[in-house]
Amino acid sequence: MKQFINQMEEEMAAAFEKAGYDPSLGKVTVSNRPDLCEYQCNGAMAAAKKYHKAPFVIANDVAAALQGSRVFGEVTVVNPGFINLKADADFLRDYLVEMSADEHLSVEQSKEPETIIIDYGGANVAKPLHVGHLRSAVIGESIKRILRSQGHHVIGDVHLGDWGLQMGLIITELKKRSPELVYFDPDYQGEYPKEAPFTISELEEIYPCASGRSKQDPAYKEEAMQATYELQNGNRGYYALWEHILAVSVADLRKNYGNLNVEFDLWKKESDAQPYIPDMVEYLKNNGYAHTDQGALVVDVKEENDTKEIPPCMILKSDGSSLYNTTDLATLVMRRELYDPDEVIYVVDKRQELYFTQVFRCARKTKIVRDDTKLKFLGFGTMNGKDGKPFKTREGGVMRLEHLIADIGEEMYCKITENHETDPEEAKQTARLVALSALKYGDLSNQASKDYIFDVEKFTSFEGNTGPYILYTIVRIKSILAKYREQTEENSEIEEKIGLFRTDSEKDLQLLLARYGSSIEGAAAELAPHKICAYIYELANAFNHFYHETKILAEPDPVRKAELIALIDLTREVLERSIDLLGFSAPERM
RNA sequence: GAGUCUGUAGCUCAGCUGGAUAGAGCAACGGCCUUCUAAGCCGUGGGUCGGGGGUUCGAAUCCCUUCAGGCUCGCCA
Repeated sequence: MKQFINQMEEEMAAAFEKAGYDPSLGKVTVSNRPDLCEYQCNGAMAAAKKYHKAPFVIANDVAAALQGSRVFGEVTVVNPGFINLKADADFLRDYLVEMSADEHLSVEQSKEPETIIIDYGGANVAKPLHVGHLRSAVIGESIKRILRSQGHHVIGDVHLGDWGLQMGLIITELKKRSPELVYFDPDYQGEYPKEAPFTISELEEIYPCASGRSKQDPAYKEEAMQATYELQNGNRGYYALWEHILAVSVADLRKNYGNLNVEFDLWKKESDAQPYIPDMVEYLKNNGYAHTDQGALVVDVKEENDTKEIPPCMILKSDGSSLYNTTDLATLVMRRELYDPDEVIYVVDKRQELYFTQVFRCARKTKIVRDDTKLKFLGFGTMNGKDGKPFKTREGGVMRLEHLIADIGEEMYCKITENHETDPEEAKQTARLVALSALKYGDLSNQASKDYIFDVEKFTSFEGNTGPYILYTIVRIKSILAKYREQTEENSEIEEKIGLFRTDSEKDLQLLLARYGSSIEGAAAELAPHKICAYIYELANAFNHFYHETKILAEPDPVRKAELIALIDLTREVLERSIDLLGFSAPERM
């Protein structure tokens, strides 16, 4: 359905035209002076120069053309030429009634849905998720849900790192520890066991150990590189081990991402792109895109108006082996073949921006992607500790994601149990939801591209602009709704339908609800989840203000009561859909 | 060195496609629970929007310059 503000804008554009001015001047924005008006149009001032007229005169012409408008309840012209607007109460009520009945809650569905792949998560096999992985997962998941809400076909891909030296290192370390394993017997011809010879916790210990040793001992590193090479070139035993490592690791990652409410549609891996590399390299060579420079195969990606030197995109190292670039390009080849996306979005640390500039230019220049395929880099900033340096544990180590979640969950559990007497099992579930909201909202309410301070105390205190505040607001509404349903089970013939506002706080709430669709669309257009956070925070504030002024269950008039119920139910629906787009949900009680 | 991002209240952040008096939260202080969850609500104090110039009727927002900090700059990912 057509957005509230867009309907206003159409009306305004028509008025400009009717008064003899360019309709495109009729832009309507939310007022920055809520004491004066709800919406405003500044087009008269922009028009002044073009038409050599005083802005005040133009504004008055437009206001005259707006007489009898269905959408505006009040139009006032203020010097030097502001057109101050108030929505018509019936128009507002009608819009909200229509919105309540709309299955997408007024969010307009894309007329030409696109296939969009989102590359996020950034996990590596055999390495536990740590706080550094949090942002990619949280932001990527939200972007996925936001774009999906617009009707696009969105595919989330974890794009697992599973093909580098890390695998050789693990195999080497395993060989040192258990040389008797059948995987290391070159003469073995039979089937390999189905059970992995290690658990996830062993695996997580093996990798850092191997990584440490390889830095100390060049011979060890050499061995690991050799193992990597053999793995990639058909050593059966190593390949079987790799499959075990992958299976054990992926199971663990699924669990951890699941705890974060992050779900990938695809669990593609770097190794899946490897088969595409030889043909791609041939293609790049044969079509004259790639040339050899200092022994390496590269594609130039400089452009004329670059403000600085952009290094060429390297396809093969001077020793002929492939690298990250190669895999990423081959992944694009694969994605085109399998999914033919209209757009690919990478949710990656912003320090990789230059690197992705090279990859994108290379893919475009060499026609690995279609000319009209959009490639977007959504870089996020670093999560810092209170000291402004990258976030560490108290001991100075890397904080594992599951520990972080558990810590915050415990804090929440304490808070819940000290507030109310609750069933321990329910309290545990609630604590999990609240903790997740604190973590995700804390991240998403900041602009993705900026570094931000991750302050555990702030996130567990959950006062003010936090996820738990939003959840608390939802829970309050649910509580009233539940009581209302209990009370009115028998005489349910009264229709719950939003009515005309009667108080300022009710009007403010209605106006904010009417902004839902455009807020979501704005967030989608800019890939900016923090705009949704800002919106629901404002909405929650408006609701809480309204809540303190309006006694709903005590309302004597059943019709009015049903109107209020409809209003808060829509508020709940908007809040719940919004937090779903952010990737978390609300409990029934807290 | 080059490029790029950031600099807004004591702290953490919005606002940046130019508009009216720059907004929140935390922290500080003062009120509000016999009435739908006080994880809440209401109120008070706190800002030369890093500095300087420019464009404009109008600049936190656009341009230039300068200072401070972060990050990046071909065989890592």
